[in-house]
Amino acid sequence: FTGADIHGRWKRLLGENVFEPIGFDAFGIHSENFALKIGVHPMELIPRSIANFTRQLRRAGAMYDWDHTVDTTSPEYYRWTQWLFLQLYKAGIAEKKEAAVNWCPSCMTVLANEQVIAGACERCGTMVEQRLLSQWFFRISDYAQRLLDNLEWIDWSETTRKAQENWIGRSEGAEIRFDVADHDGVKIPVFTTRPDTIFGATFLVVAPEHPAVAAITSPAQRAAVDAYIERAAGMDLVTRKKTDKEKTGVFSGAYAVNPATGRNIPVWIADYVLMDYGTGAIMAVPGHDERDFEFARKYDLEIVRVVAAGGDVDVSPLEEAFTGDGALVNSGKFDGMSSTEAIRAITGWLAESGAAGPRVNFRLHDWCISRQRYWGPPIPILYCDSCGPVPVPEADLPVVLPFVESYKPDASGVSPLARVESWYRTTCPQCGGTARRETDVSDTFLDSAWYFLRYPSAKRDDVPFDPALTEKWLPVNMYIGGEEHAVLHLLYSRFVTMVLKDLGHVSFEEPFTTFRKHGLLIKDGAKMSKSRGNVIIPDEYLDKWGADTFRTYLMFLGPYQEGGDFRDQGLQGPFGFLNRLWETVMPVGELRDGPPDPDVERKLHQTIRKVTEDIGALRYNTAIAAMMEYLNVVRGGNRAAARSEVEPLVVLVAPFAPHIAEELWEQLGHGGGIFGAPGSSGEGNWPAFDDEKARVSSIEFVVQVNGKVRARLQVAPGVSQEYVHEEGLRDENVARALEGRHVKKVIFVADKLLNIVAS
RNA sequence: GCGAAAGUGGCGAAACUGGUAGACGCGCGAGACUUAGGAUCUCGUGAGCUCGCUCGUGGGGGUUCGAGUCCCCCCUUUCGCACCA
Repeated sequence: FTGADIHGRWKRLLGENVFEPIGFDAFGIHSENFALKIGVHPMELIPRSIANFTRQLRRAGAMYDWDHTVDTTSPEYYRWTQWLFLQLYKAGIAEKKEAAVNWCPSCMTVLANEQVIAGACERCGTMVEQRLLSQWFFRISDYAQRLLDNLEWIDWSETTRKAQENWIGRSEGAEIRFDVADHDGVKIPVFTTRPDTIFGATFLVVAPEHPAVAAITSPAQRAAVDAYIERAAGMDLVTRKKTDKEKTGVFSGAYAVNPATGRNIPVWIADYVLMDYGTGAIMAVPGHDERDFEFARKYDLEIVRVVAAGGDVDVSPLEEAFTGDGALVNSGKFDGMSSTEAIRAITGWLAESGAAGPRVNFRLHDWCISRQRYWGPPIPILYCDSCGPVPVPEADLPVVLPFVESYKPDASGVSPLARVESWYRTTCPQCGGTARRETDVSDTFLDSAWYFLRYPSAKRDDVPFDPALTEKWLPVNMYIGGEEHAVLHLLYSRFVTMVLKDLGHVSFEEPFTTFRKHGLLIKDGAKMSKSRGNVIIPDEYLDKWGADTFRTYLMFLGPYQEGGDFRDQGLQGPFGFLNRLWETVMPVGELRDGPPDPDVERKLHQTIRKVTEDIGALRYNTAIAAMMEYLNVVRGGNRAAARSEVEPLVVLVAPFAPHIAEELWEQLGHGGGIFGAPGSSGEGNWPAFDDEKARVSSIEFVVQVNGKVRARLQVAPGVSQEYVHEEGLRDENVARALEGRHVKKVIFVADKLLNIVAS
């Protein structure tokens, strides 16, 4: 957070009114698991942790607005998280559905797809299984195209935008509907990005969970199919999704009609086709898809080439799948057409008979927000015996999470709250009959998907966010966060903001106009993380070096946006720098009055320019290096420093080392504080630079012979080619290098170099 | 496999659109002040040698008067995703 604070403090010094809030999002599996591990109830543990974090953040000298903090675990906050759920519910964006979900057998809860890392639970690393549960989902996939489109114009780190783009996973293609032979009315739609290869579709593959399976399976194949499905269902998602696993499948006994060729092709069932992507069924084109090829080889299915590689009309049998583009062959009237042309032409042709249509598919799945755990905001829904699901009236919010002594989850698949009858038994607000509360809580990512809206209105208990305050402060101008939020938090926040815009609650649809990621700290050759245990304890460093040195070092150790290597020894540099700064300015009485020394003044303006540009671009490490250089110039030579030389430096250093800067500022006789009064906007203390004064009177000019440096000349800027050429030839090294050669060419780069090309 | 980023001294790292490689700092060496120094200050510090040059930015090619920077091929590392049809 130090880098964000430096940016905020800098803006304040520029005279801007800066709102820099901080808050605590302590709901969720992570906190709950930790509470279970150390045996302290989260309701006791979380306030303790928040108090400790607050103490550390204050010590580190961040200028947060402590009057506007949020704590997502407090009823005053989650009341509005529940309100948000109700808005989505009323808009039809929240819906309950039965679905195969990712189940972590260790955490005993459902995980969003985004929380499953390579098949394992993001939190505990346990392999995730699939389970069929009734869950609340947000229809984020309805927003996929907008979430993708806006990435074009929001000012975000490129890598983060790319990550979101990949996660949304748009792919363009066609939906082709296959009739099943001898099963009137049964159609199997497939999604494909390669409709041009339809003539090569020699079989169909459907996922084991595909709804058509039961209807089309032939009596003869029934037993084999049932066995296969049972095996697939029992398999955990990891094993199932392993790409290097040998493909397995079973013939359904049914045939589909290829709408292009009119031929009957077998329908197979295989678990390499996933129910949750596309339509859960594919047309297999073994000639031009590696997975289909492998499958066809194994089960001895027909492989037809329909795309010729290269320019030749190649109809040779395939030894491996050819997945590139080429000219169509064995494709009737489309022979000779290029793949790209054929995609449009064939889709159009099939559309005439109603067998196909263009389709865009997204990888993004709906967001499952139900968690069968204790430590989260209860989902504000009641189930009435006669009315069915009923939203809790907004006036009755919050639905307070009760204190439960034993909140440990079990394998039942229901929340620990389902064990608290006194809590979940209630009456229906519509009919007064008996009702039961929803006993699942919501995903922590929902808490953090709207917290930025809450900050300005944190003191308001009548609205989730005040329209005027929201209009004044949002969207967030500068959001700095870790790359770990690239798809989860950032995508959900964008989605929630879009929904709120559509529902008329806010006027903007992107919450963070600028996002910059910060890098990770490396310690002892690995990234610093709690799980590795190679974290540092800030208190120890604050004790030993002080907040100013600690902050400055963190920004100096490497490029902010890439992170860097945290080494204890490295603190010495910034420590020495700040000490020398202190000694140069103090005692103030010995400072010289009057204008800066001309050489120092030039360096000063160069430094102000560099530091200003660097901080704006988050290049903190080079900004600090520039200040060090300047201080070395001020201290160089046998002369007392002038007040006019050091005073601007005190301001430049202030975002990094606010305590020393504030103290020196006061010692220099200024009142009111270096950063100005909080909330004020107007003239800041940041020094202005003068390009004229930064201009150098003499530069080092390089004379090369055949690209090698032979002489360096001190010249005035704007020097002519003739002059440096003449002076260069006078240099003995240049003369020696040119001996016995004749000059072919001379390259002149103004104020930089002269290259004499000779052979 | 796909996507993203990166490989520069003993170390952390600089180098804007191709134009003096190694700024700044750590560490190290020498010296000063010191009873002492893990304090402070000054100077030095990429490698090699015949002391003027030669070689040096993961490896190999190329473009160019000139390449850390651009192009092609390869190697390595990190991160994200992964049977996405």
